[in-house]
Amino acid sequence: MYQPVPAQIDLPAMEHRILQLWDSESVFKRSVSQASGRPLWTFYEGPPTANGTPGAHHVEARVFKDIFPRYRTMKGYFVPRQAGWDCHGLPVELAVERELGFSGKQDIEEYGIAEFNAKCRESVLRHVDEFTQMSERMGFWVDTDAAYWTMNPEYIESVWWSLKTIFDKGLLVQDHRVAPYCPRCGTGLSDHELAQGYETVVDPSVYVRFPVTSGTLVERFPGISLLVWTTTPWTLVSNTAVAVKPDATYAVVRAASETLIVAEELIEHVFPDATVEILERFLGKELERTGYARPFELIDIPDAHFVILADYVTTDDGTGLVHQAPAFGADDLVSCRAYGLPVVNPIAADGHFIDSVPLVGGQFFKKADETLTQDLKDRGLLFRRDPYEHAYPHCWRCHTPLLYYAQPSWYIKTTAKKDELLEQNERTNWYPPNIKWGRYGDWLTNNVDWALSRNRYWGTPLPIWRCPDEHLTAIGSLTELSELSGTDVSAVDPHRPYVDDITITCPTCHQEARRVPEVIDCWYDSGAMPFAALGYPHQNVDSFHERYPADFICEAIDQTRGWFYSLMAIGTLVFDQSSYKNVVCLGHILDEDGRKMSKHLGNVLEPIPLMDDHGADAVRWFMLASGSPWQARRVGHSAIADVVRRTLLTYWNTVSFQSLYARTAGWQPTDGAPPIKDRPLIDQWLLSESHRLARDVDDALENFDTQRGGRILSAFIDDLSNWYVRRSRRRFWDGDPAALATLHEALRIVTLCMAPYTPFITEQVWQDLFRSTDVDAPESVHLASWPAADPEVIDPQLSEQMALTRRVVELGRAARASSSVRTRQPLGRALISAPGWSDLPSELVTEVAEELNVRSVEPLGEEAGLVDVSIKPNFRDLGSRFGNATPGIAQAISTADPAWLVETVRSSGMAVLSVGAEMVEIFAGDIIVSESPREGWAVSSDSEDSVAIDLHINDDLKRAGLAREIVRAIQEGRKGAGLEITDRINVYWDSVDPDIQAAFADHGSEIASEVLSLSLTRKNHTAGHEVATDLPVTIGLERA
RNA sequence: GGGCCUAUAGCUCAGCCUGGUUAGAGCGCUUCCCUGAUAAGGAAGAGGCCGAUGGUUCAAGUCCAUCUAGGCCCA
Repeated sequence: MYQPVPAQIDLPAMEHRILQLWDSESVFKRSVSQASGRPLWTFYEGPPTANGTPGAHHVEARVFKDIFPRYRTMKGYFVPRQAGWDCHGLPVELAVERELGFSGKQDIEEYGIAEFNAKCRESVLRHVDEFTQMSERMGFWVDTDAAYWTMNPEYIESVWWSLKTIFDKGLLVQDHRVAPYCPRCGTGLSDHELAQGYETVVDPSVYVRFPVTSGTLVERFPGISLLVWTTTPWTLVSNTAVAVKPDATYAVVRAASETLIVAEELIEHVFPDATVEILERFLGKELERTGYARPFELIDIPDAHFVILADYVTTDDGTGLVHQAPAFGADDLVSCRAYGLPVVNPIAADGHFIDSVPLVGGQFFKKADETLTQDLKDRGLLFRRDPYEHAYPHCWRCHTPLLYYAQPSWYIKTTAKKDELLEQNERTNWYPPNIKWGRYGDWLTNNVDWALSRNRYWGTPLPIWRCPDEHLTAIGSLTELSELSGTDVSAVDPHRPYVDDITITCPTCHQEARRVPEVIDCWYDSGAMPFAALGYPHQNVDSFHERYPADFICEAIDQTRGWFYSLMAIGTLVFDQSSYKNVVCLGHILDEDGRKMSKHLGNVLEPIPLMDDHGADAVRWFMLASGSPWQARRVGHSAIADVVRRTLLTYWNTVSFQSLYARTAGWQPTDGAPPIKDRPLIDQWLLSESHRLARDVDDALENFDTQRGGRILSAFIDDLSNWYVRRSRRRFWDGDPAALATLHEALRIVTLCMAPYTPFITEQVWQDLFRSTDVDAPESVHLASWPAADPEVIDPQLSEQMALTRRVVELGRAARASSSVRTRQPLGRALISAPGWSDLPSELVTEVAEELNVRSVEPLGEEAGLVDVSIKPNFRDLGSRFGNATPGIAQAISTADPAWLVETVRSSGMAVLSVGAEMVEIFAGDIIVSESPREGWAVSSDSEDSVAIDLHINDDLKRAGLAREIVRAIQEGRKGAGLEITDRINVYWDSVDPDIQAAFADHGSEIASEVLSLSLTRKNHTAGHEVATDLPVTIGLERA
């Protein structure tokens, strides 16, 4: 027997009970373990940074990370799901720094690296807990007991092994390069970190005169200056050279009595108002080695200050003469090196000018812009100064403006593997596909070497030891380290500072080697998870090879340059193969007004309260099926409440309905039912739709399209509830086994199909309807298999015919509504004109009659003499036959006599029209016919179908209508008296109205059986419950 | 400056791949209907130059080009 299913449900409360059920029955564990030995489907969990509290965007990604493994499990795959935590890195360090009130690396060093890292570890543990709670609450099934932690020694050892592998391939090198550098954090940043932190700022853009001091120009144009443009005045202190484009045209111009050199193309840009006289033109290369007086004489830069040539210079912006400070620009460094110019850097590692520099000593680099610009102005060197708005890189964590800074750093030479990376990308399926060639492909095409090292503390130490002779030794495990150090260090925490104390004997020269000071980019940690999560190759060698590469990963779009890249890059570098085959890339979540969610704006949706308000299922459904997952989406309470109302409650109500009437009838699913072919057509239709559902949702999820699957599911639920149940209510009241068995089966299929989307409500339904009635049923819906779609049951013709039936009903309802006759009033007949109507099975015609409350439904034939025929050309058909002659023929069809044309086509299969000089044959497919009655009918039509209803009411119909009114009033009375639907009653009535009396006389037994009355007695009875009615009748009822 | 995405009803979004003459849904609003699934359901109404321009085509919301605006990413 079914469990009773209340019509009202508190979804969040139900979900909490289901969570307990899953917990006590270990359902997740069993769903995985019962599949062991089946084909493997691999999912890699991208580890969230265990820093800060989880937000709505984490829910989004985790819903997608959950649905596909659940779906694949139902499809018979073994889908292990190992959780993971990204423990290292600047985010964690910064959070701890904030907690401790630190303002930089100096504070950390004084505090002690060991103590600081211990605090970082604590912070990680704290935040992981919050993620675990959220994941559980939302029904994200992932194995947190076996989680990988990037700070665990075994994990670090695996990372070391991979770095050693890369080192041995000659792809891990130290180099002196200009790289983005955060002066507050005191470390360089990789390109993908840089990508996170562009902010729009206004900087001064200055045009500065550099007086020419040598060459022929100064002889001919005394007082001539180079006009140089820069948006970073602070780098002018380090000016070393001026670069020009060798093949661009430059001009000597006279403006307002001074003589300047600028690129010809930029004259208008530089002198928008002034009249300018061009004195001479020449190519940039002629300026080479022209000497000039530098803007500041604050630091010593020997053998410098002349014009150099560089191809990267453009004449798009500025003056075409580019100031060179090789310590602060990657391009500058390359061009200046070519001329043997020195690299002089007056900025200390903390971003301040070193104290010994006059004028700006001790100032933060950005702050010096003001001082320096003023000084240039005072000395008459400043030509112009404009505010310049542009995107400038900032530290993605602490928002300090970055500087490009020449410093030694470790690089992975990913550029050497660029072709392999592009090829791996070719083999990867991206959802949505445009990412592959667009955003991600672009990024790979413009690949630069991976700046791997960080001058920080809480991270995987770079496993390279260096001796005084600069021999480098890469270490791949603690065992290896023990061997080379001569002591057993296998139990040592491989973090700083402990690992720093371990020295080894250099294998090359036998001197003492010490570890280099750097730790690595935490993106490398997470990208190493395919093997490091298993401790490969030190353990789990077989399972690693089985599980590599992943069938599926999923994150939001910000990971294109983050995890998606680090995974693919490391996989390609270490194993010559990317680590994933399919990747789902989600759009971002925005607030209701389309803004990013941020603490700053106060528009953050807290996941747990959100789920406790609406239920996790509603939030999940929203994420999976509302709008496009690839697109940025707005999420808010009303959108989620809508999911509850429209989808979840409709589904639930259908379940409740089934439970109510099956229990009332004492029906059991094991009772047996007539074979499908012997059931009413509407049952066959529902089963056909159910199997089609199983097939189509399967197809959608197979293609990672949760939105399409969701649309199909909602449409099915709507059909189920608002057509099948609506049309079949009476059969349920009567306990018809065919109806109960049909709805049981339909609910079984939709519950299974929906289980990966909304695991809670489907579990509740599974327990109430299926587990309780079948001892062999899996104990949880999530231990069940995907429903097999039987092609034999799917009947496309029946679907088509039911669609026509519903279309006609819709028109009929509109026709009725347009008249003043109430729907409860039965009417005599409806006439239908629609293509395919004549082939409609009589059972479906009956559905129409009942739904429209008419005695008979007949085809609208022209012989009735009350029909207007109109026709329209069918362009789709005509277009393919006649091409550019279509409009003329369409015109001829429109102006032909409709009655004649339709009659001719119907009787002889075609008609001939003259179009200009041509005779054209018109067939039935070329025209769209609509028929409608002329007078005295309620009519409604769309393009091809029309329904007309006879509004004439005779005495018979009138009494039937009254009987319906009476039934309705008594039912209302039953409800008002608080009776159960199965309670039997006695009814007493009295009336002086002859129509009412006639209604009781003609329809008495019908009324009695409708309202479960044992008797209908004509007497004024006031003892029972009085029934309220507008009719001229008094009615009372009492429980029998 | 480059790449990608988006632009359809007051709001949130389908439809565009594969072109067809009445462009849909939900929410909200107005009116009406139904009623033992009822805090549901149904019908009607108001509300659309489908971002702009040009092109291809017999025919463009749909295909192409250019532009505009917004977003994301990168320089």
